[in-house]
Amino acid sequence: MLQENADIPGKVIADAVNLSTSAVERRIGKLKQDGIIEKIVAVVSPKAIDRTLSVLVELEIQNEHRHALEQFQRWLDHAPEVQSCWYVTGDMDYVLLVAVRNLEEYNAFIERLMGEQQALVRKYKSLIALKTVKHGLGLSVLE
Amino acid sequence: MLQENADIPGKVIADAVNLSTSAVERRIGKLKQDGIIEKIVAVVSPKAIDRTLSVLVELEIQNEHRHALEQFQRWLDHAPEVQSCWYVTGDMDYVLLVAVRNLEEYNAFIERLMGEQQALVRKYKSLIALKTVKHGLGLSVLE
DNA sequence: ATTTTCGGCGCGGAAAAACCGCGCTTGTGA
DNA sequence: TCACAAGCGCGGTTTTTCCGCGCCGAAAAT
Repeated sequence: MLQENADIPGKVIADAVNLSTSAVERRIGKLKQDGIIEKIVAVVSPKAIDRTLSVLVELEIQNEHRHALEQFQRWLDHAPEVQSCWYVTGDMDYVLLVAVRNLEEYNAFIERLMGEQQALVRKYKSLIALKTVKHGLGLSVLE
Repeated sequence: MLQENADIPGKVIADAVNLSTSAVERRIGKLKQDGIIEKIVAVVSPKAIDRTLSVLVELEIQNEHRHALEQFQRWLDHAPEVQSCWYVTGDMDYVLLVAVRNLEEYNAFIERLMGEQQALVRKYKSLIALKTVKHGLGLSVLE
């Protein structure tokens, strides 16, 4: 329930699962303490702040520069457009999930990337999201 | 601040931004009401519940079955392994982000997909995440 | 140039929620 | 059979949120 909405009083959950409020609160506290619940965060609407363009970017890295990956990953970490990033198997090396306002802003991002990291990136491919069918980090907790 | 941690009292934010608690609470209330803050959610740790294997799956759809995409998307929506899904430009049609326990479970997912949606999916490519460099839905709110 | 209006502030009291100690039940292992 | 530990519900206490009030300042109206 908290993965969908963590903004409800314990009482609501308590009623839903037939437990006392204090039992629910104790359990939630334990989940946080044990690190099952990593954090509680606000999800901001991409539409509301005009970041409706999502692009998946596949990057191929110059083999000669494999040593500089740490620095590259720090760069990505500080790039505000980058929501997620994976180092993956396959023809390409990295996949980035980028959220921007429009194609112009996306282009600016790519130019910044290719400018500041030109030695590292051999080539890239843009997979523009025509539709975001599902968007989340929710994990099924069952089984 | 709330995108990083929404589990703090208004007082803390108030002190950080030099505003009264009530002003902060009013502003947060407005952000929720206006839909800027879409929701507050608990983020559960993939490690803690053993879902450490992330895979990006690229799917190519049979052109003859383009009409059944709605039904396909509903299937994805209900698949607990699928965290996110985009319909994208390029050689492939869909990209899925899948979180599972291990390769065995990933294989089970793929077999379920190819079994139940075999008419739709022409082929797929698995990009296994060797490392998740960055993981989130956070949006920079600046500018 | 003065007045009105309106949005947003801080303050403080009321309502709601979270926290915590207590005694009790239940299931487990010696 | 008994001791123990985990976990429950029940209050009371503390913390947090909610909300009405009066006030201030900027912009619009006179």
